[in-house]
Amino acid sequence: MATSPPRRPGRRPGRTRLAIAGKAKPTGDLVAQVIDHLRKEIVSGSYAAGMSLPSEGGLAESLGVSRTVIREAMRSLRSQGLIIMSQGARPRVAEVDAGPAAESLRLLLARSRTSLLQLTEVRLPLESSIAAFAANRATADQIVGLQAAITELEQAASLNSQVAADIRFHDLLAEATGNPVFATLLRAIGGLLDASRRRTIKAAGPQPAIIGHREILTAIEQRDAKAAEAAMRRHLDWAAHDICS
Amino acid sequence: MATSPPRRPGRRPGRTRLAIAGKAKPTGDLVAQVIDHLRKEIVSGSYAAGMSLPSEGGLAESLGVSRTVIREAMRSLRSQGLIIMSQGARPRVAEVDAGPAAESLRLLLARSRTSLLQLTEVRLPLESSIAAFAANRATADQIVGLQAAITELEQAASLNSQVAADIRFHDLLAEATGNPVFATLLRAIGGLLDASRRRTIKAAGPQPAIIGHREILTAIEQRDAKAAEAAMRRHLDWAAHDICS
DNA sequence: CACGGCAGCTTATCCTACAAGTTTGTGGGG
DNA sequence: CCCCACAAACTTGTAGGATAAGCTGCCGTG
Repeated sequence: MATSPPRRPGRRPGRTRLAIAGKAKPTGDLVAQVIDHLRKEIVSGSYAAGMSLPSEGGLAESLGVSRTVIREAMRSLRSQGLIIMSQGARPRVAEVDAGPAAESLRLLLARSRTSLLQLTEVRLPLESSIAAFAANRATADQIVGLQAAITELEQAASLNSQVAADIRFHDLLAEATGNPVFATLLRAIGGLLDASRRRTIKAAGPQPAIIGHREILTAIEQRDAKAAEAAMRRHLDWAAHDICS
Repeated sequence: MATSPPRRPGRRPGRTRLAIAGKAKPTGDLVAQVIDHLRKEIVSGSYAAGMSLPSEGGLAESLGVSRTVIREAMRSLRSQGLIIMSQGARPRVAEVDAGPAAESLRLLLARSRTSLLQLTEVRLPLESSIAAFAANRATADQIVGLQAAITELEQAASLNSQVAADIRFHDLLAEATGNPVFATLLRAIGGLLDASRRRTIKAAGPQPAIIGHREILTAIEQRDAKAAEAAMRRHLDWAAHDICS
C-alpha cells in the first residue's frame, strides 16, 4: 500500500543474507550466521576482551536481522564462554578462560560415562611432559613460586586449602613450560579431577603429595628433564593407584 | 477483567520459578533454569539419544515459560552439542559426540594466540601415548581400519584427500585407545594444525607420512607399545622439523 | 570534591503473527 | 494387502512490539 512495502513478519522469502556477510552463505540459518560473524570478530580480536559489544538493538539494526536472532546468537556465544551478559548492562567480551571448555569436556564425559581412570590416563603423559618442559624452561621466579606452593601445601590446615595448594603447584608447573596449551589442557582435564584429588588427599593425607612435589621440584632445579618426568610419573602413579583400588 | 488475571507481558515480578523446579532456585534467569533442567534430563538419560524432545510450544507450556525462553535454552543446548534441530522437525537428542568439546577447546586455543610450535609440543606426548595405548588395546577391526587409512593415503591423488587420509589415520588411532578423552583432545589440537599438515604434505609429498604410518601400524600389530610410541615420535619429529625450518 | 538520585538505555521476558519446512494421516491405485 | 501421492496439521525460524527490571552515567546538591 504505502510506498515502502510493510514487510510482514515471518520468515523473509528467498535467500536471506546478513547485511555484513559479503560472501554468499547459502544457509538459511540467520542465527548461525550471526554466531559465526560475532565469533570471528571476538577471536580475531576486533572485539577485545573486556570490551562492551553493541547493544542487541544496535546489532540487530546493523546486521539487518531482528532482535530475536541476535538474542539467540548471544545466548549461544554466552554458553561458549565468549561473552558475559547481565540484565541492564551491555554484553561484554569475556576474558579468555578454560572454564567453558572444561565444562564442555565434563558434559561429554558425563554422557559417555568416562571414568576417572580414563582421565588419569591422559593426565599422565600430559603432566609428564609438562614436568620435562618445565625442567628446561622454568625461570628462577617460577621455581620460587613452585617452592612457595609446596610450602603452602605443607602448612595448609584444612582439606580445602590442601587441595588448592596441590592444584596450584600443578598449574604453576604448567605455566613454567612457557606453553599456554599445556596449561589450558591441564586445567580442562584437571577440573574434572577435583573430586578425585580431594578423595586422595583425604585418604592419604598431604604427605605423599608433598614428597612427590619436592622430588619434581628438585629435578627441575637441577634442570634434569628426565628426572622431573620420572618424578611426575611416580607422583601420578601413586594418585592413580589410589583411584583404582 | 476476566476471572483469570490477564498477566501482562514483561518480566514477571518477584521470584519467578519454573513450574518443574521443585527446589528453590533464587536465580532470576529463566533461560538458565530451563537449560539446567533439560541438560539434566538429557545427561541422566531421561531423554535418550536419538529421541525426540517435546515441541517448543509443549515445553513452554509444561514448564510455564514463553516459547522465547525455550528457544534460547534450545539454542544453548544446541551449541553444546546436546540436541539437534532443524526447521519443521521436532528437536532430537544428539548422539554423544566429541565434536562440540573439541570445538570448544579449539576456540579457547585460538583465542589464546598459540603458535604452531606450541601446539606441536603438546601433540608429541599426546600422540605418543595414543600410539602406546593403541598398541595395547586396538581391536582387530580397528587395525583393519588403520590399514585402510594408510591405503587411502597411498592412493590419494589430490592434496586434499591426502591430508584427509592423514587426519583419518590419527583419528582412528586415538579411537583405538578406547579412551574418548584422547580423541577429544587430539581433535581439538589437530584442528588447529590442519594448515600446517597441508604445508608439510605439500612440501614433502605423502611418502614420509606413509612410511611413518606404516611403522606405527606395524608396531601396533605386534602389540609393541614402546615401538609404537617411538615410531610416532619419529613421525611427528619429522613433521615438526618441517615446521620449524 | 563527594555523594545521592533520577533519566535514559539495555537486557529479560512475554505476546502475536506469519513463512517455510517436516511429519502424518488419508485416500486411491496397483 | 501394500505403496505412493497429496493435503492437512504440526513445528521450527524470524519479525516486531510491549512491559518489567536492572545498570550507568550525568547532574545537582551538600
